[in-house]
Amino acid sequence: MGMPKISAVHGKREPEVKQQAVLDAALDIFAESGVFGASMPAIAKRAKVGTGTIYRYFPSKEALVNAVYLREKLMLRQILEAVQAHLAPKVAFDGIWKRLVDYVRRRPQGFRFLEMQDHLPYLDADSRALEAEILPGVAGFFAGLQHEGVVRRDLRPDVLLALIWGAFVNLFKAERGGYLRLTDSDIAAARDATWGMCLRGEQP
Amino acid sequence: MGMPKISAVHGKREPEVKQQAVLDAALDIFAESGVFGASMPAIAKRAKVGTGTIYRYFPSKEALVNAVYLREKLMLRQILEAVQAHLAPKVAFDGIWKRLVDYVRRRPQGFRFLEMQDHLPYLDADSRALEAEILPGVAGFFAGLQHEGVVRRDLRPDVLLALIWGAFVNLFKAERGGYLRLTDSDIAAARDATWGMCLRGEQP
Amino acid sequence: MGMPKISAVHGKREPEVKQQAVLDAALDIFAESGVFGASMPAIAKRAKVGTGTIYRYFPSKEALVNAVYLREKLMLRQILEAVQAHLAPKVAFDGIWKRLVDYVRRRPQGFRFLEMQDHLPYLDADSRALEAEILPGVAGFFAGLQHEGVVRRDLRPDVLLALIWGAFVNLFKAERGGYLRLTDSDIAAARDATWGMCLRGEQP
Amino acid sequence: MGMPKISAVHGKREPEVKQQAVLDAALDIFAESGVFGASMPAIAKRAKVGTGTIYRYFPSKEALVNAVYLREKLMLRQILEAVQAHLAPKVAFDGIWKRLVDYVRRRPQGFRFLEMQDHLPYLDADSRALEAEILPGVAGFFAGLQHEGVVRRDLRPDVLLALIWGAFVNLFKAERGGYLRLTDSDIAAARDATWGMCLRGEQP
DNA sequence: AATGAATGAGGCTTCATTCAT
DNA sequence: TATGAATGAAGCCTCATTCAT
Repeated sequence: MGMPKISAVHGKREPEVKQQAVLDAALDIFAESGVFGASMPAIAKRAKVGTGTIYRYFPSKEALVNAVYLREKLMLRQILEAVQAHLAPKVAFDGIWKRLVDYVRRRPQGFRFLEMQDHLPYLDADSRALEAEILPGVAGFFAGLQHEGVVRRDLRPDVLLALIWGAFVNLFKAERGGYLRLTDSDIAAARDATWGMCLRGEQP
Repeated sequence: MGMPKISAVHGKREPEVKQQAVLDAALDIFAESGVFGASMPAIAKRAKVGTGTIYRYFPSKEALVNAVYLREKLMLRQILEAVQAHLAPKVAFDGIWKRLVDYVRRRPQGFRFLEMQDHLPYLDADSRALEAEILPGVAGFFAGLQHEGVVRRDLRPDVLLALIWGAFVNLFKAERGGYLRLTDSDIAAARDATWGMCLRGEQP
Repeated sequence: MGMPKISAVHGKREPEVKQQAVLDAALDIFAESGVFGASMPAIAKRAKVGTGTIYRYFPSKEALVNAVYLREKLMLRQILEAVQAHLAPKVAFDGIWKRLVDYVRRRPQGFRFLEMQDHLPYLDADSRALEAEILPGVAGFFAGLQHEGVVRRDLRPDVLLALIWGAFVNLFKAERGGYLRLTDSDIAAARDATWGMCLRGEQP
Repeated sequence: MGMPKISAVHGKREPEVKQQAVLDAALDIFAESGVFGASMPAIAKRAKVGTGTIYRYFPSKEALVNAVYLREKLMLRQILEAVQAHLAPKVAFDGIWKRLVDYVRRRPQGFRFLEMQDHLPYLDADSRALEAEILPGVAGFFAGLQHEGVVRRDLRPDVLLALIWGAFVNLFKAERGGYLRLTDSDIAAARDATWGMCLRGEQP
């Protein structure tokens, strides 16, 4: 008599499914109420699991925060690593920009979670390492463009990247905060203006 | 040479002294650990007062957060309101930039406190009103430059402002996070690149 | 002979057990130290639960006080509502008196809690409503006796009730305070004397 | 040059005056908010003295509560001791009753303070001793009347006294609580009914 | 002696974490 | 393995008391 599927018959979800449910619920609540404002029982309820179940997958709230953080940051890394450097510079730039905008639109909570800074006190060494690891990749793209003379050379690539990233993030943070409503053409214009930071500046 | 003794004669150290000590300590700890991570006893200890003393000056933690917030935000308003619009555009822009950099250098904790967003759940109506009141002033400066044809017109001033502000903030956030070391010439180059966002872009 | 095992099978000791333990412990400590003098940790300790457990059943100290109050006051209402008005007046009166004495003997802390007045600042609308609802019923009994000419008519029923109730309460308050030892015949005599307040007075 | 009156010129009140001011303020606030609800700074403010000044006259809040208690209880003792036993019994009873009513009307806060029970946890040995000492005096009056055959003999005097006192107190407590409005004739009728407790009961 | 600012112990409450079922 | 009731440490805040002026 075959029995390996009883648990499936009973409807028990696979462990990974529960783990994802917890991550999703945590992200939602972190984005809504902040990391400090999110209680473990509230996360459990949203994930439709018992409070104790969370601790089967994550040893502490800190670990859960870091897991959520890593998941989002890894998505960002994927996006940023996919630079198509063989294309024309502006086209490649527009490509990254578009992928980032897609991410913001598809995962608003993920973006908001990263944009809020209240997870910082929770981040462990691994998370900080990932944070530090992402930027160099993209910086290389700009370094290449500087070498080609497309991008202004008076700016180190990591500084330029900090400016671009800050501009991008704050654009959508302002939208979320209710200070802006962004149309598609606003976003396109913002993209072009941001690209303007890269160009050799002919100051009037 | 007689020092003015009035305050000494009066005895009772002026209350403002302790109040400022509390505000300073709170700012320090908020910047270090976030608003949620800062306990009132820890703030009191840093301020070298008893816990109860804080409540003589601020009726609650929320009130203290708002007081810290208003103090910093008013400094920012002063800086941003001092746009010298009669000067050549780039000179005026450089002026604001310089004043902002001075602020960041003089009050790194204040800047960090504002940049972290975990105070948002604490802000009261007054604080939100001030927040909403600051940006329009600066946006007007860019609107004027657009009118004069100096600044690109495909971007609403508030969108442009969001980009510039984000670039500026993230530049120093990256430095604080240890991702960058900024020399004066880095900062100057960043300033010029940021100005590049304002210019009509002739995309190559 | 099988004992019903349902509750044991169910495991999780019924929540009512802990809730009652908290109510009982709270009543004890309220009666001993007054409501203000009772700390939540002390109540938890007496109930042999963790402090936090109280808050699973009662959202605040105020709610706990009201729950204790309602439980006792409802017992009193049951007693007072059971007037057997069809009996001879003195027999009916003796009946209520006996039931009240039984209550005082069975639940001395409950009686003392109600007799102390320091719970008043905690009472919510529901509790006040119950308080206001109890007296009219008993007052009606005396009003009926006045109509029949059994009870003196120079006294409004609610005034008479206040006198009787005060006499009864203080009798046992004095015992609790150690000013009196009450035998059964003392209590019977007190009952008859109190009934004397109801009678037409022929003053010598 | 005479100088002993300088302090009077300066308007400084005599120490006793301040002490009385504190007692009066404390009584007011105790009666309004309960003993636990009264903070020492609030009492000081009402008394128009500095907080520290209270501690010059009373070593602690407990001591202050006891002082207030003793002052009121001593007034009550004066009233109750002034039984004019040589008069006709009912006239003597009416006399005490009237003096008590006068006290309630003249010092409503004092009466309310005593009637509220939240000072009990504060009372020290002296206060408890005074409490125990007052009643016997009045009990003697009733014992005499029993001996004369005026008052029912099936009741020990101290039990009778407990009933009378409870009736009296609750009459005015009910008024204060808003359950009753008392006219002069209500009070006279209540007095006569209470006297009815003393009479030999001929139960119908 | 008088003041009131300062103090810190202690109370109420929340919530991350544990554990019996 | 999953649950959620139970726990108690820790946070915010009050207020009796002290003490510098």
